[in-house]
Amino acid sequence: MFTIGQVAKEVGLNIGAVRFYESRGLLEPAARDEHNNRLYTNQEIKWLIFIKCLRETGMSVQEIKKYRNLVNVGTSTLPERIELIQNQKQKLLDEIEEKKSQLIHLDNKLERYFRGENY
Amino acid sequence: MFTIGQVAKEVGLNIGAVRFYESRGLLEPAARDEHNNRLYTNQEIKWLIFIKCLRETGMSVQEIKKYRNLVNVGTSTLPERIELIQNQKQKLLDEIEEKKSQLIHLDNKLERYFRGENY
DNA sequence: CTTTGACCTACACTTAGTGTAGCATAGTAC
DNA sequence: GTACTATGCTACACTAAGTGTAGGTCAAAG
Repeated sequence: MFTIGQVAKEVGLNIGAVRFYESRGLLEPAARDEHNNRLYTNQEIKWLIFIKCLRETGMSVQEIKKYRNLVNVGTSTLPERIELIQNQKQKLLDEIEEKKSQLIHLDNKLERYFRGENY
Repeated sequence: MFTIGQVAKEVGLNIGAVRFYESRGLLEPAARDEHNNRLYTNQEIKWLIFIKCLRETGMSVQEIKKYRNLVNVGTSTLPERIELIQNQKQKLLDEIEEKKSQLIHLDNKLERYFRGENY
């Protein structure tokens, strides 16, 4: 069993973030030792790494919570999980396109301002 | 002179957003009519459109405030304004790269989970 | 015996607005 | 004259995903 400090360091998260994920239901309420300090198993560390991975793709905490609930139900929910992932992928693709068009904004529209106008 | 509702509609912003920009110093405190309602000139509408444009490129309100301050100082600050814009452009480029690598996260790392592991 | 380090809870703060409550005012319909 | 609707005002609460801080507990180390 590991303390929250060890877990946070291992996973690469802020201690506060780990507690935050617990408060949002992404993690089960942690077991506690005799001093009320949180204790984590290897299993929970793995799940936390997975959460971090999903967060790094930009998936919201709420979506990850949904994902977590599906995992809890069992393998029958695999199609729905795949859908969540695919949605996230589409969201990323959309965001990339948006950023690219913002870039064109900067390259065109703003340079027009620089050449002819006041701002 | 135009009311805040007209301006918001014209520019394509929420009325609250216009007031918010004023509260953050992006806009000078608006002139008021005899009922304390805000009044805007064509000039101010143009500036607001420009603000919107910068916001659409993802520039923060704080950065736009800096930009505004530079405009107020005069044309001597053109190099600094160009620097702000270039910084913003670089930030966008970085974000696009980040999103792309998040996409690879989804395509590789997560599909590995789907094939072999539990989540 | 006291200090250091790790943990606890609860709360405030951040961004860029949006939404709401409670108010005033003006124009229109009856 | 009055009711309704639209528009505006201020001030406040709320959002996401944490981070940072205050104030407290506990054990080990010097």
